[in-house]
Amino acid sequence: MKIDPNSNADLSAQIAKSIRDAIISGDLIVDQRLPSEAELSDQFDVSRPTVREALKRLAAQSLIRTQRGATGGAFVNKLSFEEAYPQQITTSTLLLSMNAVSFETACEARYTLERSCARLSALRRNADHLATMRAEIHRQSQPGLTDEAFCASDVAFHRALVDGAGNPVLSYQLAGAVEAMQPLMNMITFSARDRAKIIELHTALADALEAINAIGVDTALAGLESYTTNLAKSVMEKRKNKA
Amino acid sequence: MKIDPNSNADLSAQIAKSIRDAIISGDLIVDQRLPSEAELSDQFDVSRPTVREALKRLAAQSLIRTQRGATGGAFVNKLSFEEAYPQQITTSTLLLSMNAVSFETACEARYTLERSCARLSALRRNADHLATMRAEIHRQSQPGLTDEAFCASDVAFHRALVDGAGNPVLSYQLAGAVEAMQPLMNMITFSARDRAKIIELHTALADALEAINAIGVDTALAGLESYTTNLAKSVMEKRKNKA
DNA sequence: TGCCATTTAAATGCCAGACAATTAAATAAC
DNA sequence: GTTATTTAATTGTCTGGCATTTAAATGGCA
Repeated sequence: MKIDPNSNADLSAQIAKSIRDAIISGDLIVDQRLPSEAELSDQFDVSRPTVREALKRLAAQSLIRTQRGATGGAFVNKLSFEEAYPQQITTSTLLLSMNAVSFETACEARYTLERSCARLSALRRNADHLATMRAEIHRQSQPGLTDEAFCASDVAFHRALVDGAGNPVLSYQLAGAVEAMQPLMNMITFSARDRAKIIELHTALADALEAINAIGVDTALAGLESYTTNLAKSVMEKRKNKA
Repeated sequence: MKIDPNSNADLSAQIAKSIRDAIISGDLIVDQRLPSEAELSDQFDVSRPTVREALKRLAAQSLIRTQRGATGGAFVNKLSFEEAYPQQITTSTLLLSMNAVSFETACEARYTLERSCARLSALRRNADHLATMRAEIHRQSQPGLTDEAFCASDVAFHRALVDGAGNPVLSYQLAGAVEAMQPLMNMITFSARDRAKIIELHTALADALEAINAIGVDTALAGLESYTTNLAKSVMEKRKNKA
């Protein structure tokens, strides 16, 4: 392997890309051990610190893991959905906060994606999914609940709905959209009245899901979306008037 | 800032996490300059190489960018959708290839998500989106087209459909699902007859979109999904019999 | 004063060499 | 044969240094 020292990219970035490409193309397979840092620095004709910087880049993307010791080294990591979730959520959260995405746009995306799972979830959800949703509804109706806890429960409720579709790819994609919304949702503090309305809609949703009524689920989600959007609009309006 | 040297995590990982958290929480804002590597190594009480490894981790996630020279340094990067796309696609691709996700599961997720955009796209698509889709259909009907080029055109066609919804968050989420499918789609080589059928469905889709007919778009997408799934099934069957 | 060339300083990029810590395998002791 | 010890390989970290890049400060000149 050779690296172009005249490129304007960092050596460590080039090396990381080279190894990343090898992983994507299948030249390096899961659990395969990469050459040691010393060997890599020989192969790429760079120093060990530079190789290490490249490896850290890959580790940051969960593409490799490292082990110390005699039989240690860097190994191609099997990227699991569980591992990918937090990264997906972090990225989505930062995208929303850094790009001044309007609440409406984010909300629309979230509910559009979620409604797309409704049909599948109505068909496939099992007792566990329903139980989780009922439990979260119950939690949401507790009086002393903080806004943060209410929102967290809301996320858990919707995650159960999405997971009910029984498609890990869908769950993964939705996780970013749903969880990344939470900071935005936290900006809207819910009054007891609002909470009651949301719980009502959640209950309708769970009922429809239990009855394998895809249209009912869709209707409930549409109701949630319009309610949330309007709520946000009025909160923004009030803040504007105050200022 | 202080780091626990007794933690089992790498120092560079801890430092990266510390800075990442500061970015996520808003303590560090976009375009803000981080302390120099020398200053950071003082603050965290570690050596410069260790700080550098931490910064490379953050750079790999596009959270920072670095500049050389007198006024250089590491700056908090404004994560753009354009920048996030390729990472999202890479991650999705690896997730599919490393977790033995069945073609059916991936296909279902892809079309489920895509159909969720159909309604919005029918309402909001502009002339550009339609023109792109028509152009891609035309390209797909060219005789000498390789399978790879056909699939790439397919991706471009569907991207235009999704972008038609005019919601960047949706487009971002869908990019992973649609593009990550391409390697799997490439495994199904299309005969001329299959291509004709796909082009027919694409045309129906574009027609429905032009007519602001959301139901028609949904029907066409459902048709595409079942056709693709059946095609994959028969291809797999043939391969099995051969072996 | 105003403009251009030069110097300087600050910062990242990269390297060499070393030592510490960890881990599994080889070896030795019993 | 089992346990304790040694050894070797590997990553983790540090020190110190030099190269390169870049903007600002400086100086020369008209």
